[in-house]
Amino acid sequence: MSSELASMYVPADVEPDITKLWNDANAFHATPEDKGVPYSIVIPPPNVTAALHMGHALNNTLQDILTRYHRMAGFNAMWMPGTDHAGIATQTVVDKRLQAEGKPALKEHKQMELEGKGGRDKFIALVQDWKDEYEGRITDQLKAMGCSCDWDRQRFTMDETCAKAVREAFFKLFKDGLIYRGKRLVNWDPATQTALADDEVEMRDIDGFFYYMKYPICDQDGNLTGEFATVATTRPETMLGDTAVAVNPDDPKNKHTIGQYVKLPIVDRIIPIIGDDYVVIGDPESSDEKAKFASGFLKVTPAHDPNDYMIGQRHDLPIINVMALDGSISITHGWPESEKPEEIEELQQFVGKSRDEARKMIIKWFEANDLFVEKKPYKHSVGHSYRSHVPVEPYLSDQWYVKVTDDRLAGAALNAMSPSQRQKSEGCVWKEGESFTEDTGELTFYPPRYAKNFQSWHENIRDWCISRQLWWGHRIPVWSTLAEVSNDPSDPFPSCSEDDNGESYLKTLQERLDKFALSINKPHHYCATGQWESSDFKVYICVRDDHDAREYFEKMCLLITEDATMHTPGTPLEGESVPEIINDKEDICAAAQAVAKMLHGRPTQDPDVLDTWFSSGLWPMSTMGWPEETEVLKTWNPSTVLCTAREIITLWVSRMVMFNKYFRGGDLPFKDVFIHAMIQDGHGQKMSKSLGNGVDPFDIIHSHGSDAMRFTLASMTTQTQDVRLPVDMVCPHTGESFTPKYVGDGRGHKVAAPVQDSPSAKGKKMVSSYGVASGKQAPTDDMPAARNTSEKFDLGRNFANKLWNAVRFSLSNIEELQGEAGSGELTLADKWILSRLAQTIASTTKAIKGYEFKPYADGLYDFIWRDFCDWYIEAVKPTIKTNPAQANVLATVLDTILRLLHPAMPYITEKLWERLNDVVPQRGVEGLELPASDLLVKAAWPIADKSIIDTGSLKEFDLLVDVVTAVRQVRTAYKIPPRQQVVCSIKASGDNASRLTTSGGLLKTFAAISELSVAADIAKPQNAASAVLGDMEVYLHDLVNADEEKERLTKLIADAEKQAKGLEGRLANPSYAEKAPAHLVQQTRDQLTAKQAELESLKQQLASL
RNA sequence: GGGCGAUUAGCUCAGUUGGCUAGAGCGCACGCUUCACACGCGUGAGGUCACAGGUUCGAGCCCUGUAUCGCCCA
Repeated sequence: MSSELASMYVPADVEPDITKLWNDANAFHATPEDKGVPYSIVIPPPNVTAALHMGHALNNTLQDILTRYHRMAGFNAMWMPGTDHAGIATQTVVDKRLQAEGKPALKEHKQMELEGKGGRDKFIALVQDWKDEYEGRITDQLKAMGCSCDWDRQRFTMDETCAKAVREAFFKLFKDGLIYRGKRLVNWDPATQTALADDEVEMRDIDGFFYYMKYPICDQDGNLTGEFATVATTRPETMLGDTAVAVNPDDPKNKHTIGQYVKLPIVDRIIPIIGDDYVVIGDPESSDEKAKFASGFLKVTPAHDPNDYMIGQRHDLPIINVMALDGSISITHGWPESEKPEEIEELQQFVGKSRDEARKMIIKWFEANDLFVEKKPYKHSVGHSYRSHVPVEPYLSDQWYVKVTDDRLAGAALNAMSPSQRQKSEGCVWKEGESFTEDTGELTFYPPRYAKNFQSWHENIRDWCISRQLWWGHRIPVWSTLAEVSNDPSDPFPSCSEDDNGESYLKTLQERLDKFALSINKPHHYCATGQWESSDFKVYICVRDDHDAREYFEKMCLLITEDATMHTPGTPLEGESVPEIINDKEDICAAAQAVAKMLHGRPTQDPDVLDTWFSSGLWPMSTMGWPEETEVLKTWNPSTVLCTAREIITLWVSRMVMFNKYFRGGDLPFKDVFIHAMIQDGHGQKMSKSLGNGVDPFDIIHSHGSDAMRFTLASMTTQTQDVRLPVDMVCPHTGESFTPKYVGDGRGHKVAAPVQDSPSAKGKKMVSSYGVASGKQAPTDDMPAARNTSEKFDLGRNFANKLWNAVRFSLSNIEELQGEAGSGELTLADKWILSRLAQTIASTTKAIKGYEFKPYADGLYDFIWRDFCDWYIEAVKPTIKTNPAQANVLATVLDTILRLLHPAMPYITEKLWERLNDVVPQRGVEGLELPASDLLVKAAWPIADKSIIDTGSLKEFDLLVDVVTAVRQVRTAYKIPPRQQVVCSIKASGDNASRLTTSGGLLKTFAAISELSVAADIAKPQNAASAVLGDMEVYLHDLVNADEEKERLTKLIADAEKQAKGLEGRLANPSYAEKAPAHLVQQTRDQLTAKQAELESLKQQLASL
């Protein structure tokens, strides 16, 4: 007996060895020169913010299945790994951790930066440390999961290779006029103090109020008329920045006030009442929520509300920002100095107060001054930062935008869609005409319904704000300064003029920049734009990715500003030696002087960084070396499929498509997009740290093994949107898992109660993940924290163990085989299992190709457990040791099973493959070639010839199974011990008789039958129990129990009658015979005949008792 | 408000162009220390396929509507 395999599969004993095996063989590495059709997947780079959760485990399991399958199937498969810097998220967690540890955090570093002490660099170094730690942990997790990534190619969105791509992309977009500077209301996060893109804002329903406040109406000079305008608002604190009150011109009750003014309480600003049809006419009876709550007067605060901003634009209203960057009331962030806000006495009490405090105080003030009318409860949705979760403040500021509302970007993304997945549309909001202008797209979504998301996102897209007021990220490569504005025509260097909007100035500047760039052998390295800001012309120069060129640019600017005298041509700048690339020193200096002279003051680099998605959007290119036209890029971009969850179809998929198409001559980043389910807990809630309902992949790998986790996840992957993973807890005292007690968290979530009782250790307690996360219960020595798990993973663990033992047992039998290899007859069982094997190869291959992971996993589960273990192994037990042909079949089946299962369960299959190679080096049958391979990871995917499928054997075996089952049922009913042999005779004729005669041996094995006779004329023996199968009767001799038999037969008769009735009913319907397909009608007739025969026979037997 | 999805056994889920008596895993019941596996073997109980209409010879599946839950977008 083969004792080299333990009697139970212990993943921890196997996984490290197998990992080493793969590493030593460099098995996951692919090169462009390798043979095979290129197949590639780029990993959705996990954020370095935190370790991977179960959603990542699912995501990466599926990618690995695809990668491993295609590698085996002969493709040149490459899976690109890497991580994402996740700007705002990472910066925030690091800041929080520093605060918690009482160390200098972001705020302190900002102060250091202001004092010129390098706070920015120091802080970035701290984030870098965090990144290194988590990148390591994430990589370890992926490796522990068995992910067959090409680790030699691992990237990080901020490493040098990726940074190069970001700079090149930015420069090209800038040069092509697709990046612009815009003053807009942005979504401002006062907590992290940065702008957010629209899709980083999550809407939440808030139970708030509508407040009704009276503004006294006056004339232009502020003389009160005695009337009041009652405005309705959900945000009273913004009233300090009101610059108008608006009324709908069609409002019969209030339109007469248009043209009058109000004196804004507290600040005494005289502001106009304007007419604008955006205003909803108030109607308390209306069923429309808005009309019901409207007062008819709308306070207009252009600086703090997007709709008000648009009204402000239409009516040319002043924009008064009344808040500081942290969201507190401020008179120094855009409040007009002419109003002398510091002298307005009533105002001072509000300055410095937070939005919430200010709101309460303003309401009090209105109440105290008899200007408050009422408040009404009102549920409305408020944008919150997806990161800090505080309400977003619409805030007017200058930001960089990508003009995605351009046919070259969003238009191209739409055209990328496969025509078969395009929906009818109402057109794009950002352009006239059709959404689609070409029909050659290839981008295909699986499942197809997600194509709609993609389409409507691009049809309704708005320009993309890409600047973030953060430190962690790619710094924006733009330098700005004020241009010299002069009207002196004798000046040899053109200065900027408002006459032509600065155009001639920019044109000359660009020419000189080009000349300068050329002089240092770096053509086209600078691109200048500019815009008027009041009386100044601000120049923006984008510097292309090139270290020397950028440094040189900075030095040049420094030189001119610090040394007013002309630099002597030919002298190296700043006393350094001139780089070798520079040909003509005189040229350089002349060009540098010319440029510098045009720039008024020293250009400084933009302090902001780029939105994380800017670099993520380049991922399929940057990881492969773009902008260099590398062999890797040429081979594997476009990649084959992107595997991701639906939440980032817009955030990420869209940007990759736009960028890849734009920068790579119309090539897609990937052809297919596979969207998989999101994992929820057992109550349908998202898994999250704060709810303590997450399951750590490492915990499952330790408790169940990597393969078990992977297989279970794959078998959970259906085509629906969400899957539930009921979460259990592991008792730290006993190690057993149990379902915890749940409580509400007060916000509508079900969470595990903070303290749980041990299910079996009496009196012992533990703290749940929720208890720890919520801070409601800190773990102690007596009351340790409990880990989460899920019993669903038992499915994979049990399956792995089953497979392990099936192979172990099979090999032990083959090992002892006597006789010549390959000789001997194939039995029914052999022909049957080969047929089933061939069918399984076909169905699982088809499933993987169609991204159908559950059918793939289930198909193998059923084949291995049911067909192979329950039937085939049992069938061959008596003969396997003496039949070499059968041994070859068994080895062939084992071989193929391991190949088929490898993508889902790589460790155990690789380990068993090793043993199989030792015991039976040669496998395969005619029609199923199985080329040898040292390593399973590199073995060929099996392909079976259809000729292997023997329908006769399939039928014959099915009959056997039916008879065995029938016998077993009778045995169970008579409580016959499993090992007790019985005598059996079967009345059967025709095909059935001959089939049962050939499979009689098997029948005896499966049903513990000592003597068996099959004939057409067998009479029912005395004291026999019987089973009826169509026109066959099975008798088990010497089982005397008339009562038991009566009961059984009566029940069987009832069942058969019910079924026969159903069939009769169907046939009795004349239109069934007329309209249903003939073969179905015939089938029904046959079934009825058989059922009637069965019924008849059952009745006879009952009567004979 | 618009869109997408879900609702099938106690639980988690399958059910591919409409056509067997609607399946699986877990759980449950009964019986098995059968010499691969108790992470196992055998047998069984358990479902008005959310609800109401409709199309059809025939509906878990197609159509219309309703309810509940979840997600995305305004």
